[in-house]
Amino acid sequence: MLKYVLLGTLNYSSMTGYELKSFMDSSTTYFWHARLSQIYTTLKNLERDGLLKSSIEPQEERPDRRVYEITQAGRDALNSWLMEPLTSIEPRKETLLVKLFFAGKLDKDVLLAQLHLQRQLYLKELRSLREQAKASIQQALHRSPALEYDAQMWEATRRCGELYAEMMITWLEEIIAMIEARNPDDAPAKRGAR
Amino acid sequence: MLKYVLLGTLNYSSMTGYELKSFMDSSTTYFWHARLSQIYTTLKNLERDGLLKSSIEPQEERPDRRVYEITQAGRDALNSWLMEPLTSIEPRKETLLVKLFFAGKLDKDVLLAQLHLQRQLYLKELRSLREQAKASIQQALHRSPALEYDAQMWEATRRCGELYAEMMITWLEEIIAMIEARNPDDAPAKRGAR
DNA sequence: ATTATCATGTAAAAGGTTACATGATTTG
DNA sequence: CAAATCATGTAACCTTTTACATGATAAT
Repeated sequence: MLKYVLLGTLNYSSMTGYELKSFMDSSTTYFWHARLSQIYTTLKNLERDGLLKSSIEPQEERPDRRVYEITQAGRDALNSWLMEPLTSIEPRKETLLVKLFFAGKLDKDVLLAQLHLQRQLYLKELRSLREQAKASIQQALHRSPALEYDAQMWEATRRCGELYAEMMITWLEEIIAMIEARNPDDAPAKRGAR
Repeated sequence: MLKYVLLGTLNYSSMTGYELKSFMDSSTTYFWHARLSQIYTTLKNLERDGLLKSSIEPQEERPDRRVYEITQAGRDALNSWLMEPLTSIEPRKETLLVKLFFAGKLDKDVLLAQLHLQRQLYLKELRSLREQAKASIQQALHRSPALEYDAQMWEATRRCGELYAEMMITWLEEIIAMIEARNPDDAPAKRGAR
């Protein structure tokens, strides 16, 4: 999958591994991320398979830049992947839900603290999606007005991230309320009265 | 992470690898899944590390059952993991969004077909979460009424899956409408008039 | 002074998938 | 008669993470 993120990005313009990393960090990070080390090894494999080619731009005082460019074979591989439908939904992997599922015996306050923290983190993510992410799409479209439909797709993925964060916040508030409603008789203990 | 799903499940009752797989398929599958082969190797590693122990129940006509049981060390590892907070949000990995992000130049009808298919799949998942998943939690609680808080947590994870599926359906309908609204002048081409 | 940015990679380990190997019994 | 269920595992492979290795320049 990282393979197609790299092909798709290099289909817009040639870049180094380092630039691909920062591009991903500012755009795909809400639905796909990768470490630099993985990007470098995947680029090497894609070049070996003929989907990319690279050239060296010498530099002084810092490592030479290796700029990757997509080949025709790369464009073909990308397009045929984009055309084939996904016939199942992506299985989720949510560590938070694993914890929660087994947290029936966990201390109420320990659990609530964890849920409040997650809520804070999703609020922060939501702000970032509504501000930075939105602005950077507008900026990119402004630079290349021909990419109108592309920008529409970027906005759609941003919007999915936004709805997701909103959903998680709603859900967290729902279960925080549910857990707070447990054992109303125990509440005075919080005041240190016993 | 699979490690903690196995410890958490075996903390309810001892089971074989095969039974753990079917338990996961009927309960954690909306937020964590694994193949049998991975379950078997992970169980072996957990036993090597002293968090589980196994015993053989001989059977005729089919392979002996290897039943795993959690140890005190296993319970301790589970509890200390449950207590420690998650300090960041889970990075998502959504193949569908990767496709969409790079689909700006993709044929409108090819794209719409893919989005309609995904919508169908999420509708099916939503039905399953509202029917099977809900019923199986009620059933488990009925068998062991002492697990009231546990059942509350199971319901919370089910509910998250439900909200997620609803959100994805909303989002898919939103972008389907957006793409259908593209280029209204091209619509007559569909009738084969040109 | 420390941190961020630019810039490259390799190696080992962990996590996860796919394929292989076996085989009786039950259900549709 | 085919598929699902029960029941175990191993081996090869792919993906991803973590750690190692280097080092100048610019910003805070």
